[in-house]
Amino acid sequence: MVNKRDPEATRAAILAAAEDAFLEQGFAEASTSDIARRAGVTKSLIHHHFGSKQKLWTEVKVRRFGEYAQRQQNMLDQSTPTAELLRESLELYFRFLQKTPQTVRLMAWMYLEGDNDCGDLDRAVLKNGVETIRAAQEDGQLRKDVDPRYLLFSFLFLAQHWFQSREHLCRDLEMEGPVEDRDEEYFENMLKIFFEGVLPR
Amino acid sequence: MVNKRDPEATRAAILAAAEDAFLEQGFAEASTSDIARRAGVTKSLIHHHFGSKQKLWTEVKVRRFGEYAQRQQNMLDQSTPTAELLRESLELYFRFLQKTPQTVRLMAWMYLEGDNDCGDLDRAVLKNGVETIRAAQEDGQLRKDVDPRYLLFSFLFLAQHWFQSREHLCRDLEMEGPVEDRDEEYFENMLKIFFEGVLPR
DNA sequence: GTGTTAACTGGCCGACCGGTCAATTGAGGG
DNA sequence: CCCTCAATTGACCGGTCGGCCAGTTAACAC
Repeated sequence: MVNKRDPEATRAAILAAAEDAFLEQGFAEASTSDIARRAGVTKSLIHHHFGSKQKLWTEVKVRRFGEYAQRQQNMLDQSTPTAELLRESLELYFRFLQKTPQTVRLMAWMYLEGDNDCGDLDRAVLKNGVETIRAAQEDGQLRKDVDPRYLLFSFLFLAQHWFQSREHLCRDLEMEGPVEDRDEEYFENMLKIFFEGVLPR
Repeated sequence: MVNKRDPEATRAAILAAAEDAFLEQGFAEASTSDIARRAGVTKSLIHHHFGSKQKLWTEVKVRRFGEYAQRQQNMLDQSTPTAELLRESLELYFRFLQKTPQTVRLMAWMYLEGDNDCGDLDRAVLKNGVETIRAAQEDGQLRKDVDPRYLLFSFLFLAQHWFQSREHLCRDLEMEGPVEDRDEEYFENMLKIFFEGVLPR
């Protein structure tokens, strides 16, 4: 038998509802009343557990973004500096964004808000990534005349922005069929370009 | 001598103020009172000229996005299908986003809103771009084993997402100095990757 | 001059917002 | 058992929002 009172579960329910609402509608448009309704609790409970709407949003961001950074970390951990493992890391990253579209929305919101609450969470991961790439370059696995930082960025942008634009672009170009198929096609073509470029070899 | 009443100028003032407010704060957070204040008119005038806050936002989007599509069109018009001219088109696109960060913000808002008001505005331009690339491929200027649509996408993503993430990424990696220098560095490195790939040749 | 029309104003409305507060309730320790 | 304290509730607050409306004013056609 469960307790009639379970503050942990309540917090979790509020957080889940808040994540849904915030990522769907953004901070401004989401209302605490709506979040309370979704979570099946009263509005006052939100303030009791989290203090304010702003603190709740920060909590949501830190959690989600922390998970994102964690995934990135795992991705890099298992990647010794070879081109093949870079490919696998890229795939891991792509699949993660594919499975959790909330992540892409979160980062778009953070961009528009000029957010800096989560700035530090992925710093170490990024630096780690740069060093891995640098090692692969020195090992002759990757060309040495590109800055490893910008190489990493291109890598991230190609994966991330697809999920941000695919709906609009595929609609405009009348590319029909299930989204998953579009994802696969893009991924394959993007890999070719990223590794080998668009010029003929 | 100017008229005391100039509805055209009033409309323009409201539109300009609305664009600033909406792109800064988003649809929900921006208020009609604030827009009226910025434009130096009364709130009622906004409803008189545009009907509702929502219609005003749509008007702003259509205008901005239309200009964006126009720029894209110009970019492609002067680009006969050679690799060198593709490079110049990419630079034109990059410079345009660099000069008008509002464009990047607008597209982020549209993504988050699931916007479809502007869906058709750039359709022709996109198709045009795809055909240009296809022609370059058949001419042997670009490799033929990548889908021209996804090639175009990669092109767009690499330019666009930089302006969406550069602040966060450069802060995390402690890349200091003027933003313009970072833009140049990224642009050069990104070009290398896009054309030649990250693998050694 | 006069009438018509549209630009423009200020005041107002109901709805909803985030947040507060006093009161109630249940769980757990002594 | 009761005492304590946190979890929880619902009523309520001041403030802002988008939108409306009645009235005023300037331009213009005749």
